[in-house]
Amino acid sequence: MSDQRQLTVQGEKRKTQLLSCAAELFAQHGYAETRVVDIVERAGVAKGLFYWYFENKAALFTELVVEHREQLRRTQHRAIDPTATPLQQIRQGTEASLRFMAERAPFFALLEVETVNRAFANVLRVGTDIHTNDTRQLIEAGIRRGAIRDDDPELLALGVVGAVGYYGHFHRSGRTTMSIDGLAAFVGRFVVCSLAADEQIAREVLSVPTRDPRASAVDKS
Amino acid sequence: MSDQRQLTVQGEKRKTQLLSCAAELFAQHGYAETRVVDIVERAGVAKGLFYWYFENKAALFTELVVEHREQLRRTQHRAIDPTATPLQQIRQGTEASLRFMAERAPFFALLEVETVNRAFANVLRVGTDIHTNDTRQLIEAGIRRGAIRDDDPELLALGVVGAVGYYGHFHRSGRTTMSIDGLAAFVGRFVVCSLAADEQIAREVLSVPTRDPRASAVDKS
DNA sequence: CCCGACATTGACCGCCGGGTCAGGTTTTGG
DNA sequence: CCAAAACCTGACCCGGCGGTCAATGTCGGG
Repeated sequence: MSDQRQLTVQGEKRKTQLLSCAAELFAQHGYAETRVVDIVERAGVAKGLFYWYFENKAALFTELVVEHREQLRRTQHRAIDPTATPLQQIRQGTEASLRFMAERAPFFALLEVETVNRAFANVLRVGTDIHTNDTRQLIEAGIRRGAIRDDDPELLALGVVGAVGYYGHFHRSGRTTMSIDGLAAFVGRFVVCSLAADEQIAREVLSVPTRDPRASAVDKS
Repeated sequence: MSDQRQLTVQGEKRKTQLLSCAAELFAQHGYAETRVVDIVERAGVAKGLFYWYFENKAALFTELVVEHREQLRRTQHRAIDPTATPLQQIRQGTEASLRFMAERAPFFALLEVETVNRAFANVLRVGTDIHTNDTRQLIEAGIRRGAIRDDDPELLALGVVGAVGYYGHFHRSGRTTMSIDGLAAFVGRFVVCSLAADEQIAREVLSVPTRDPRASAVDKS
């Protein structure tokens, strides 16, 4: 496929069709597990035609990603009230993003760990499931004693596990250059703030320094 | 490879060696992009030997995952002071996990979106970068007017973006069965609580209902 | 010293899937 | 009406890679 090619109406239609067939299949089976043949078969055309519209499989995928990214951004902007306070705007954007991503769930699922290879989905999930369970129990205890705000314990637990996961990710991917100790301390504060029942409790908890386990790993094995 | 095989000391050593060579290569190039040949070459042995120790490539990967999962869990438990309050324990576990994952960064990077296919790393990242930037600006404004607690704006922004991403993920993967509207509202609360400068402000912000953009998408395009 | 289990080798197989291409049909515009 | 460009076909090519296997080496115990 050459760089600039004049598409007729029918051409545009075909291309869109291939795009959406691919999106469905990607969502269903993942990127790697979807063959070009599958895409063209679903569209009911011959394999060669695929390369009339796309450089290759990767180029098609990229087009899909870019398109969704633009849509998400438009949705966010539409949901934000420009006269509201910053915190309110963040909240609006957050909720709108969640909804948008849920509507396009199959596509966004594509961009994830567990779609990498469905075969590993279970193994990978067990890890966070355990972590979530532990955390949920702690949260329930905290709610009972009034230290943690009274919200869905399961969801709050997912928040903690999630925070660990993505701050770790951001660190690995170089999105933040902060030292790991600084980052760990920050995330500690972050989860405490998001869970604490009131600011008095948050302040109390945060006033106690946390020890680095590596420094005192002499006790119980 | 048969199910139960008696490994000699040397055998154990070889197996461990293959495991760690694989881990390095996986971390460097991703799972799919690492061939069995690469692994055995790095270990300096013949290809056939790989199948003496492992059923196949996937089995090796699974072993790696399980091993790290167990280590992580042990580390968490070691870091937690059983006499502390639940909230304090969560904080301790959170910090310990962050540190542990940072130490094994290359491995944990493996389990991620962007390792799916390095070729797409850039395309995928642009989306969250934009979102993070927008959010950081809002947060800076919020800090200036005292509505958002005075912490690193960049990191706080990553927290918001992260929350959107992983709550969306948990929803897609069926980890929570809550309706999307309920979930969106929850996450809205979650980010407000994690950012608000004090509980008074949080309460104020949360007292205003957020509109569903889909219901009023008539105004500005 | 020799048998059997563990350990190791590397050539070989077979399939799968991305990408090509020579050729045919339809549409467009001059 | 006719060329050129767009559109479409399906057989074919080919490299890569997971996995096999028969042969050989090594070592410990009886």
